[in-house]
Amino acid sequence: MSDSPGKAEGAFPEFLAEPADLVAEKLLGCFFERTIGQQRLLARIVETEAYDQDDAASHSHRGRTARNEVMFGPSGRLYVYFTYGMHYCSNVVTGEDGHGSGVLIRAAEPVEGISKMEKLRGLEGRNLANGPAKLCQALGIDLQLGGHDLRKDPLRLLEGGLLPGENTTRTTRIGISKARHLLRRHYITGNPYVSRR
DNA sequence: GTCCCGATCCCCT
DNA sequence: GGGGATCGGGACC
Repeated sequence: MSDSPGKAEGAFPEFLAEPADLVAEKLLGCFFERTIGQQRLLARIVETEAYDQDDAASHSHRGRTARNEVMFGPSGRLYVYFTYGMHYCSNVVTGEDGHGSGVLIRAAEPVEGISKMEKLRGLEGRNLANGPAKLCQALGIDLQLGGHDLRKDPLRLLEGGLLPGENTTRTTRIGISKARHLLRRHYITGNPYVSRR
């Protein structure tokens, strides 16, 4: 890649306590910085989905359980869940403490440590993190990082933004059966690392 | 306790 | 475009 994918500011985002829809949009262009041993992995978020307790499609909709507890806690933590018997997905917890909300990170553009991501995925090419479970696999995220504070190693969320000429849009979400009409999926228009469908 | 299904991905066709 | 893999949570008995 010769084009610059934007700069990681290094700062932790200040807006995570805002409602999930706002956060979902603002997280576009931000980064995950994952440290595995001596290896630094950097990925730029390009696709997100908002969920909260008033949303029938959300894990938090039916109230607190041991599984979704993290969603109800303070913003800035990671909610990881296991699904389909073999996949993990990551959410950034958002909103006020006590409100069950979060943003599913659906896709990211690999920026640094790409060969390590390829090893973790067991694949090469462009499909490293263009899906929520692929992204977790590429960054080595599983339930051990459930509840992790994203201000700290080994997984940090870093502020970032859109490049000149980039735009975002929102559509209905992917793979849900309830609340299908809500426009809570956000992505960077035309970005090749957004998931297909 | 039992049953059903899912915020998915990969491979084959 | 379709099916299989694989298992924890939640609904219901």
